[in-house]
Amino acid sequence: MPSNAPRPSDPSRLVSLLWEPSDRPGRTGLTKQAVVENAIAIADAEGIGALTMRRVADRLGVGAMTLYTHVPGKPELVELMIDAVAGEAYADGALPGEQDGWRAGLRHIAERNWRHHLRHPWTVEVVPGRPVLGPGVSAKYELELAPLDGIGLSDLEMDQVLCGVLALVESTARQQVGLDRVRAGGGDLDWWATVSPALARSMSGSRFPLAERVGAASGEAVEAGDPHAVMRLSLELLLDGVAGRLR
Amino acid sequence: MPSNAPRPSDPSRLVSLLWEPSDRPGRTGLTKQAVVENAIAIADAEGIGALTMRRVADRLGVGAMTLYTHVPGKPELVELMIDAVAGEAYADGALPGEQDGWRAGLRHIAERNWRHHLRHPWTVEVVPGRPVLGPGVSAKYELELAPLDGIGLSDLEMDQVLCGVLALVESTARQQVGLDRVRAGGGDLDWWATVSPALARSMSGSRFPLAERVGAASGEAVEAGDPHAVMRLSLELLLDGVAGRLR
DNA sequence: TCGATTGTCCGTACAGTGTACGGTACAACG
DNA sequence: CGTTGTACCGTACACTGTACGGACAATCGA
Repeated sequence: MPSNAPRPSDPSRLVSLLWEPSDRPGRTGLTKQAVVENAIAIADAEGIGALTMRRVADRLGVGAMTLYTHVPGKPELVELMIDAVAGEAYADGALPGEQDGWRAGLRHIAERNWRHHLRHPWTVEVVPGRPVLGPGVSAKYELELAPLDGIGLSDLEMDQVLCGVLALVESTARQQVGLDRVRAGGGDLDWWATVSPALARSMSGSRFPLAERVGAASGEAVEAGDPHAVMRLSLELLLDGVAGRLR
Repeated sequence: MPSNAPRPSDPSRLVSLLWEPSDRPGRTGLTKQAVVENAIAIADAEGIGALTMRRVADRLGVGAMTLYTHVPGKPELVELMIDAVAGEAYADGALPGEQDGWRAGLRHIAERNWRHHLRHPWTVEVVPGRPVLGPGVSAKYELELAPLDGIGLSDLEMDQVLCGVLALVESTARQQVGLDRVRAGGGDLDWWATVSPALARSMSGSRFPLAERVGAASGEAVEAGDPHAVMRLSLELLLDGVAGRLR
């Protein structure tokens, strides 16, 4: 992005872009929706780094610059993508508010968000800015607040507990995505086998007794433990904490 | 990154790179350490997106390709950067293991990591792959395990609780960094003022009663709440949960 | 003291990026 | 049948990471 003075990116324009469903197909039948869907397909398969205006255009059989009549620019395209996939999270009808109690509701939220991040790994790659105030994100927020409503939390606490759970899931999913990526990238199934001798040679002298003992317990040797297990344990601890405050 | 087949990136080479302090200055006095330090300075000030091999080289007064005799490539440079800053986290001597009890220890860890991420915002921008097994990261891990040792947790639980706390901090810090970024970027102090009318117009019809009520409570209107507050509350809840398991 | 070798330095080149600009061509309207 | 608006897009620009090969300095063996 060589533009030294980046485009201003009008926020209210983005809001109408997010909510406007009326997207008349142009001469070639191209719609904003099609642009967003194809961008999501690329990012899902190869990560946000592979998402390129030219590649989206190629998939759609149009010139690169044509995209700019449907979408203001790449950052806005990414926000549209975020809102679009947010709408899918509870599309199958198993809503958080319908679970058996607030604990089950929050567990459901955590698992759904985990799946969501793994299905769309680029969602943990983009650094969030302002919240994306589109229909998908709004509906998701509404559904996820439901299990927390009326159990004795203030409105502020409801928001903060939900945010805490989502933060936990996002960060652990991020690690999982990174791990999947390096594993898929090269034949480093033997990563530890190749690293271990060099590490032992280098570390001789400096000693990390706790790190070695605990690292060994966590997964095979020093390799990072399962992020999903971390997420589930931390979630249960957090839920225990919530239960304590309700009593 | 136009190389369709990315460099293999030998992991054991990286390990020796991480641990080797012997970095003979070349003809121009350039060292690996200097490369890493200047890269950190750029990324600290302008984010990982502004970190460019040419910019690092310019700061050092050498040609771009010269960097490649000290560092295998950009990904490896980033890993070196991560290990280098990890070493600073407890450089002032206030160690987690010296705090008054495991709760205070974990709180100290959380606050130090929060500060760490805000000081080096790019640490929440890079997607982690394999753990960076350098001296800085290893020492940090060792220090952070200390308050959890001997309080009744298994080795695996120690690792998972620590990871959970760090995950919470990372994700909330990420949000804070994003918020800081957009606030610094443009004069959108009036972001909500400009977005609000367009949003009200767009949302007419679809109704999100919970989202509106709770969103209003969380910060000014629908704006996202304070990430640091989310982190602290969630941390306390998580610590309550840990306390429950110990009893 | 003199090659030979080794490792540091770097100019050039290539394939790729987001998007500003200006032009073309088609659909709808008067 | 103009005229107009807008969808489309070719070209250009400044920028990226790094492969390649050459130039220079220092060190070593004889």
